[in-house]
Amino acid sequence: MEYSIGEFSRLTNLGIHTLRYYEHEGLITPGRNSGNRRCYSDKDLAWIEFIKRLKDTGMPIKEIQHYAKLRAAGDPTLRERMEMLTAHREALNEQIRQLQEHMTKLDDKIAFYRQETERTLNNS
Amino acid sequence: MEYSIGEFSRLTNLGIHTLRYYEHEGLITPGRNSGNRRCYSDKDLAWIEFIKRLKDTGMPIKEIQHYAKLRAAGDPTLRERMEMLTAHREALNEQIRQLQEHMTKLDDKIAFYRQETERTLNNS
DNA sequence: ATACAACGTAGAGGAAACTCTATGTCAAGA
DNA sequence: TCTTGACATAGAGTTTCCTCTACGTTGTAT
Repeated sequence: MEYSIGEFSRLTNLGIHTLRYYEHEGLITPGRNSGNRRCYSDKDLAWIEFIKRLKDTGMPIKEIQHYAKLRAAGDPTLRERMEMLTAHREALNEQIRQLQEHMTKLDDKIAFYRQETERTLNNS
Repeated sequence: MEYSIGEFSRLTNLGIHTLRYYEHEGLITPGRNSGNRRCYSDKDLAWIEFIKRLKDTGMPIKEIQHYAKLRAAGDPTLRERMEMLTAHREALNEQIRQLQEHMTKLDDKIAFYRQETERTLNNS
């Protein structure tokens, strides 16, 4: 299947402007039809979902841009791409670890607040 | 103990400019000494560490600002603050859950890459 | 007394990631 | 044929969160 930018925007939940911005930044390169209109493929769909995953895990656009360039260069860059992904995996792991630590501290704080709330109730 | 902005900056790892910005936004209100210089207390230190925790878990400055206002209003706002924290706790929980999901998908991708790398090695 | 670093305020500048505006083209339905 | 709506480009504007500049003041070591 092929999609116009409008259809693709709905499929991906990524405003038309954002899609054009991503293209401008070299993250995605949809085909063009006779009238110079963008036509996105199912492969583009899978790719943009992956881009979203990288973004949602904190990878900046610049780095995704680099990854996209490697991807466009094909098989010879497989190793480097895998290295990027494993490095990112480690960063993500650390990110989750830290958030879990924050979570326990936040729970401590909430427990403290619960005590305080009771105390002020007793005083009133 | 009391600290000048320079000392406090070193203690918190938060550039002088950032500290003044936080003050401007009402996140923190250090005392002033005779010469109108800021003097931060150990309480300010604990508070700024908590602010950092909220920030690092994705709470925007505006919301921290609101929390800070409630905090400044004292005991009558205990309940509302606790509600904010429990809501934030839930958001954080969801955030961690999603990151873990991203992690497994990323692992799948990496496994796929490992296969591909082997395939291209065999072909060369 | 004077130099000098650290401080003060007000406001400009910057990076990241969009988001929108202006203006023009083109294909299809009334 | 005419209008309408989705598309095109180029570039300006927005938001968030800092970060820096300009310029004046103050406290302390020499």
